[in-house]
Amino acid sequence: MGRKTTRRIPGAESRFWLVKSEPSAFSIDDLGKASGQTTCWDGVRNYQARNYLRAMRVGDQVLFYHSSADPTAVVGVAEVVREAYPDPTAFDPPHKHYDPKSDPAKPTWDMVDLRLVHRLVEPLPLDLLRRQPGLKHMELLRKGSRLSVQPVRAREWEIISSLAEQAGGVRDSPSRMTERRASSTQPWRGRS
DNA sequence: GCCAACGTTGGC
DNA sequence: GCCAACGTTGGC
Repeated sequence: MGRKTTRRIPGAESRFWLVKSEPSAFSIDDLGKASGQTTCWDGVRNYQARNYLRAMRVGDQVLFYHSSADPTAVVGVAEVVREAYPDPTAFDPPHKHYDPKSDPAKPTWDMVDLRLVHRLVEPLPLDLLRRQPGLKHMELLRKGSRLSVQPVRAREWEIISSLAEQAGGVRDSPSRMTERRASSTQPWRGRS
């Protein structure tokens, strides 16, 4: 039994995600300052994380998490504005994330484009998340977890949304406010 | 800075 | 295919 050809990636159908970034390398404020408040999410060199990048769809909502920070915390929300395409840094020898084994004709590593949706007024630190019973199965909170791109369950997204509201809500970026006002949806409430 | 947990590499 | 060695991640 068990053909391997179409092995399913658990969580790949998720419409909610979390990405980690060390703020010393790229912070949510860097994203806020980026052109169009959009960045390509390059440099992912882990197969599981890459598979999740490939499962992302335009409009998917993404928690932005600061790792190796003080405190480590969820600091905002971004959204997918372009689906997976080859990561050029893998073919750039001087680049830190150069991968000589990746064939340009059949790229191993992909990236997506993410745009800032909003920052949280108060970041949600890891220890606060750990105290939520409904979040105990989150990949982020699993002991030893190092995945830098991971799916988030709809229920977990809701819990984190309420925590964010309780903690002071969100800080919209000026360039997005008109667009937001014109829309009847509230992205931070989730889209389900 | 420490170190546990993890993913990858390569010898066999 | 096994597994020890190694490099990296990331919380503390």
